[in-house]
Amino acid sequence: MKNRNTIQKQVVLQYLVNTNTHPTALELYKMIKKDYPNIGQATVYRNLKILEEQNLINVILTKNNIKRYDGNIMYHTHLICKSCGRLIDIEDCENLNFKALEDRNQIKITDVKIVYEGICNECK
Amino acid sequence: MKNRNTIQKQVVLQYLVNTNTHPTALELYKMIKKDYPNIGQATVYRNLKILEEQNLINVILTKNNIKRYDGNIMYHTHLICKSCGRLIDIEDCENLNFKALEDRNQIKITDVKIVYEGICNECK
DNA sequence: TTCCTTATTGATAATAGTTATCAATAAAAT
DNA sequence: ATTTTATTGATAACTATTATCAATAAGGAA
Repeated sequence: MKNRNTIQKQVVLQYLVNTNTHPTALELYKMIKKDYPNIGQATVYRNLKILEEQNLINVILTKNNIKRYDGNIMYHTHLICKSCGRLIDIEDCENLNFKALEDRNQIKITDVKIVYEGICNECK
Repeated sequence: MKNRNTIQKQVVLQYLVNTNTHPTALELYKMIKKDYPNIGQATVYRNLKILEEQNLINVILTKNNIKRYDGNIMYHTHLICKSCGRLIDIEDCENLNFKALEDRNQIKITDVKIVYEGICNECK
């Protein structure tokens, strides 16, 4: 009976998948609020947390301790632009060699987050 | 006259360089407090922020929105162990090809943070 | 050294992102 | 239709970090 399929949960996921701006929880709440005025802020935070735990969405951590969310769970990396502050998707050129890292460090790797810092194509 | 060389600033950097546990600001404050009982919590937070801006220390962002600090500014990556929760240094096998990424995405890269998630060698 | 300017400190209040609480609601099994 | 209980929405609480400000001390000038 756990993990009920509420419309709120569906909406949070749907709105996140249909944007590429990597919104914060509050930004996403405001977007949804326009179409679903009754939705609560805590509900958005709660469902983002749940969706993340279920690996249905991605989280990117930023320096000001604000989480940004990404509905695209295909592996990719991000750039934080020091000029405009936006968080932007990067087209990767190669994948990391997990196997070599695991052997060398005697660890098990299940995931990796890569965030570049620099200047985006629009600001350059 | 800006950026005065206070003993508090020296101590914060020194204590951070001399540990490999990637402490939080609060943890570092408690460590320092034992030897310097008069130091203020805000002073530690403040100097960590300044030292980071001067690229004299590194910051690693964690999922619970707590910053962890690293006195080692040589390029290296980290693993967050899902079992013990510790943040551990990784011995890298190869470097990323910044040039290829910059050309492909029409961006300028100045820095990169890589955080692996998995199981550390002690927990494995 | 001594004086002077002002950046920095330490204590505390304020801020802000996120989580916990809880009565009301609604999903889904019976 | 009824029952159970996970989830919602409103709000309070929590917590990492930053801002405020009088007191202090770093570092330059005399």
